[in-house]
Amino acid sequence: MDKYKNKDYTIDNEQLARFAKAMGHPARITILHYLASLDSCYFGDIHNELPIAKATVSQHLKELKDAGLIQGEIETPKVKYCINRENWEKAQAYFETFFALRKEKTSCCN
Amino acid sequence: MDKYKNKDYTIDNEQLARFAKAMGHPARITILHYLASLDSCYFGDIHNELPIAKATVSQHLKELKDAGLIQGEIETPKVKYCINRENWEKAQAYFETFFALRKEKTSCCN
DNA sequence: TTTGTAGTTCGCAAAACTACGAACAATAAA
DNA sequence: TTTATTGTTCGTAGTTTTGCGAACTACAAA
Repeated sequence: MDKYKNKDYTIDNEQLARFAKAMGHPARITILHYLASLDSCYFGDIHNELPIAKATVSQHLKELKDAGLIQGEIETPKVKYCINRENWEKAQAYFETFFALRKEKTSCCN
Repeated sequence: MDKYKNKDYTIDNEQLARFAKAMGHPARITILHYLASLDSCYFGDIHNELPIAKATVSQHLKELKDAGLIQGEIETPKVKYCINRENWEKAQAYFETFFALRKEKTSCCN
């Protein structure tokens, strides 16, 4: 039955949710904050900023990489992580557009 | 032992992560998008926009309410939901500040 | 060859998330 | 009083997330 016909989420909503989800953990926000503001960005430096085990840090980094927000590059014996500028700006634009929606509007409740 | 001493997440990072997490599902983005752009905002209208059961919609609404992004008010026999303007603007400011961090910066990788 | 450094991956456990149908509550209408 | 409408809550199931230590990989140095 066509209970849910024609009600798929839009690509944009899916993409924004994906970015938001990646940002939905304080460790990952801390990582992004760190990478966005500093030039030093080796795994060890990141691990040092966080109250969690390196295995867990590695997992969070993987999620951020999967979401496209960061990228990693091997510099034996270290790994250098950085903001993925292109997708960072894409995410920024998504959030900006999203919040702008509400601008200059009198909501039904407040 | 003081393995993780002095490395707690900051309040701001926790709060931003909380907002982001609440936005980390396409259904919840769709709900917020809908509430932010329209004046009609009864539960039934929202449910109608989504490809999921009403029980699930109710749960998503609860999460958005818990994160402070929306508010509900009973208008028997319906329930009217709306953006919580104060926290919406707070969230917007958080994201804006966060992304601005990266502005005019040459990252270590790109 | 053994040792050390820097990270990743594996295997596991606990908790949280997502989703549903059924049952329920509260009011209004017949 | 019975029935209908509008949502919420409950109970359950399956999946995903978060976290850890241990094991592993890759390379360099001793």
